[in-house]
Amino acid sequence: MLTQTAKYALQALIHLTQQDDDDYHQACRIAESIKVPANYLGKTLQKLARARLVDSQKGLHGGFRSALMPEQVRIFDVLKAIDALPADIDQPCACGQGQTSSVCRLCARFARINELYENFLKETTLADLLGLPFPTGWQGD
Amino acid sequence: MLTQTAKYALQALIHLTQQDDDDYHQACRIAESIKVPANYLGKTLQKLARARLVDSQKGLHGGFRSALMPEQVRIFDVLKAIDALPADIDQPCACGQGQTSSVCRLCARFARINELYENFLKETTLADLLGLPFPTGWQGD
DNA sequence: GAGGAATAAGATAAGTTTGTCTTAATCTTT
DNA sequence: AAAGATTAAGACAAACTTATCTTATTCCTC
Repeated sequence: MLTQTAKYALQALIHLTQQDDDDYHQACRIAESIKVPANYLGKTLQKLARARLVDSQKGLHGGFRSALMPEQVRIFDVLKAIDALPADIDQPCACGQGQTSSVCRLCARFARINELYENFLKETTLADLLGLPFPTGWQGD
Repeated sequence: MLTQTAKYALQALIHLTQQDDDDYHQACRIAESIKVPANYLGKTLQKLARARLVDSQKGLHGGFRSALMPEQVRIFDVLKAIDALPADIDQPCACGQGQTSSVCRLCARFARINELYENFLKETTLADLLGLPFPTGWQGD
């Protein structure tokens, strides 16, 4: 269900969320911690930075840090940021025949499970993945 | 959720199931009907034949025909036959870290939706996709 | 048994995803 | 302002999926 890149991104975000300091963390150190290819993770973190899911900082003591509260980051947003949303999500017809789900028997049947999956992606946040309590003083949004 | 090849395979099977004769149908004709690449569909049909989901017949008046009742063919079996089962299905851990779902926070959360998807693949048959009534005289299995 | 018609099978190619490497740009520290 | 450290960016490469093409192989018909 998840591409390799999506798994890297989610794991990196989980790792960053678990850091309780506000420091920037080097891409290669993060990669080492979660055991994924360092250079490739760098590119993935860039995409997350462009989507404002993480802050990036060049230069000495630079790196990446999470930009948002974990309960603000939906899995859906992460996948969107790295262009890894399943093609069937938000598409008229999964079978590629240019039909709509209501017309295509195949897609009509798949629509229900697709909807379940999309809801899962939109309702689950990094905080859910972590099982973290809300930070002290956090009021929700 | 479905690979391109999986969509081709399902559509071809649906097409074959809809033929009410017992004749063999040429791969290129089927491809034409469902508008997919002819040569590639041929290879996909071969895989389905190896898995005994369709019968194949060489020579004049040869081709492919469905080998089973539509309610005997689970989507799961089709995907398995063409090697298109999502990697996460039946895997210990979706994140590729060699952990198990119970240990990995990411996978623990994905386990539920993965299970829903797998059940869908195992419970849905070609007959469901077609909405066909059971054939006359059919008693179930 | 010969010829025609179709699949079977394998080589090849194109496209996408994943991964690596090198160079440029930028920031901090001194 | 210079030096060092680090991300940013793009070229490049490997692997996998998708697609095409060519050549067997097999079967039916005559």
